[in-house]
Amino acid sequence: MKTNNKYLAIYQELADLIKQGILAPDETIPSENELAAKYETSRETIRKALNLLAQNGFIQKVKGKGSIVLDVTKMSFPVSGLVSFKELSQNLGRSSRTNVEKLGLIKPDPFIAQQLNLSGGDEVWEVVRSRNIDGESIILDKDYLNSRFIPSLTKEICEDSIYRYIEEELGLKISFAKKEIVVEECTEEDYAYLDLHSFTHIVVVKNHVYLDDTSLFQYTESRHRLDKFRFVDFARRGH
Amino acid sequence: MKTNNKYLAIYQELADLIKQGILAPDETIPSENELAAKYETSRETIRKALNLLAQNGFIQKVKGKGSIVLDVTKMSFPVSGLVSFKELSQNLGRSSRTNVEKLGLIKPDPFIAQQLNLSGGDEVWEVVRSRNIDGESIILDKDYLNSRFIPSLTKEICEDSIYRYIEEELGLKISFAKKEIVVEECTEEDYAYLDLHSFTHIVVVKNHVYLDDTSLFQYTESRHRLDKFRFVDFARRGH
DNA sequence: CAGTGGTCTAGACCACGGG
DNA sequence: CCGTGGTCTAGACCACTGT
Repeated sequence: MKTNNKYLAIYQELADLIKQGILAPDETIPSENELAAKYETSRETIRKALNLLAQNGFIQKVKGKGSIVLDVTKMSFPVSGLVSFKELSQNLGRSSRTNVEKLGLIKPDPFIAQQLNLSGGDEVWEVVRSRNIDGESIILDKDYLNSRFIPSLTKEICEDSIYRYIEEELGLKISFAKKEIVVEECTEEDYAYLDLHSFTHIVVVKNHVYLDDTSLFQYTESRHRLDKFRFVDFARRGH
Repeated sequence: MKTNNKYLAIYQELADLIKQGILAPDETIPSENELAAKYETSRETIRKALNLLAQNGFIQKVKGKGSIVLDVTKMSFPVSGLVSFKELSQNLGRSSRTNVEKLGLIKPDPFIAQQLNLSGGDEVWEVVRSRNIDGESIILDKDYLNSRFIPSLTKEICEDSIYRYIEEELGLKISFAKKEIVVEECTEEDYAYLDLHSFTHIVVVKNHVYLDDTSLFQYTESRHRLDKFRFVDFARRGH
């Protein structure tokens, strides 16, 4: 990443210290004034970094006391946030393989057109991939991408990481997503591509993904076998 | 809420304008300088309010352009965040009823003791409640509360809202939670208290809930019938 | 009391977008 | 070019915690 930003660099450094256990749970990190002196910066800049740490569950700030390190070992971040399968499996180091089952430019059916807010005859990339982990196909990812933003797409890109291609090759900035998790009955497609055993239902994570300028470019369904699904999140109360 | 805070008051005011549609999706809100003038405050204070709006999915800030209002109609009411069932059902206005199936002070079994980090002979409040919505029992909430923090608990409190009691009567500050969503096989208890039809599995939302000072005071399992479960979230990429 | 984090200020410089 | 948001600063006052 770019280290133009002091507060991001400080955030990363402290986050790494916590992940490595050098700053241990229940300890307090140095005070904001001490950190400001150490990093030769202003207190507000330190506070930006600490607020990021608090948002992401690394620390808890307590008025009058200090900032306490939280136990982050349990979290190992799965489907939370906005992360591609490639990035996920890398973080976990599990042996995984991706099979591209379908890839093509299609005229979207009414459901997909609605999900992507398409009006005219815009075409859409349809990508269907199965994810094989430890020898079993347990996730089916169905992606629909607006061709206005993604002009071309190859099997190689889909086997690697579509997000990497979009961000690094096309220079687009993926910014946010509206995510929905529900359970549905398995479809013929699920039975065809996944090792479903006797399961009759499947967890579906639906994502509407937006770029920096608020344009909607992707609708995704990530379909997980019931017994292999896990979602972890850190939530703060209030505002 | 207390309106001691300028930036929180400004956040609330703008969030309300967006929820009411007075600031409509795809429009830009006034610039930071304009808002600073209007509210007679500094730009940094305005930025705090706008950053909160961005975090919570109300706006998207675009450098060089302005802050664009996002469509928030789809989002309303998540199981996201840290919200009690009472608060949730109020926001949705569905007819709902709570049945207290169990309530008592118990010696925790090893699993619960471990979830709550209990060492000695600390006792724990066990509360089991079923949630009836539109005539069907579809959610089973199992709560375990450390009696060190919650000395007493009554059926009336459990029928209303435990969180309301803890925050308003006891004056404790519920601060954050680690949340996990998985799917499990139904237990005898699920069959006993819920209208499960032919479902064999159930969505379980497990929460470890912490107070302001990072003390763990509650472990909760919220068990949802597959077809009635829905989780919505707003996620930003990166950091 | 001294030290902590929480809020707020008035100003500065930068990178970006659009006319 | 000007206006936008992004970063950073140095200082102030407050509320809260501990001793």
